Amino acid sequence: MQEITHFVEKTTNAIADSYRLKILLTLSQKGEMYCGEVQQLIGLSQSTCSHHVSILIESELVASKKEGKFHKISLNRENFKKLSAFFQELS
Amino acid sequence: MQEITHFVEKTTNAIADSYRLKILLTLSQKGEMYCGEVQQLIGLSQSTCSHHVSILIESELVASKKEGKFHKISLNRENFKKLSAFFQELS
DNA sequence: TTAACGTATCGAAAAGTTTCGATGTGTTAA
DNA sequence: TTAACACATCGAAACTTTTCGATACGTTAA
Repeated sequence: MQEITHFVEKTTNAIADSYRLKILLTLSQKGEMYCGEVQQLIGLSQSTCSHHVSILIESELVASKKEGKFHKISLNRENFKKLSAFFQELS
Repeated sequence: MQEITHFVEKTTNAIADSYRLKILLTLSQKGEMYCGEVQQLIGLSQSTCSHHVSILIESELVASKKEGKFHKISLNRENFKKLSAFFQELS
């Protein structure tokens, strides 16, 4: 119980921002993105994009894989399933 | 699309706080609560509890009904269903 | 009608978040 | 080996959220 509430708190906090939600929705469509594309998408500075991406990674809603000098990110769909199930229980 | 992302942003923001999540989970178990019971539950000042409850009400995850001088709150389970469905799409 | 009670609102302090430009780190292409 | 590139980290400014005590508002019991 402790564990799931911590998970929900961390993930909802990560989702509750219009830029980060936009990143998640775009990842859902495109499957994966490089951090540079995130910058194109949300139109903020590089350091701010990096900050938003790192919040998504720390929340474990997004996974990142290093490919040389690029970092490719993608959705961790298992954790969306977990979130969906949690809210289903409340419904 | 615009509408659902606004809904998700507003609701996840409301959920992303340990006190408010505790209120939601307790409402799920008990069905309903008076605001005074919320104060007992989370152990913060009356004005702070009122603030947290009003964020939950504004997010429409919680409904409130006036009963004389009491305010009874309960979950708006339809909106949890909506949230659950949204995350299922991402999973 | 007044006192007491439950809740909301206000104003301010403290804490947390978002954003940026500058700089650091690791990788690759020349 | 160096220059250029992708991304991370730092420090600071601006903004937002959380929290409180004080006070206001609406309801009910005396």
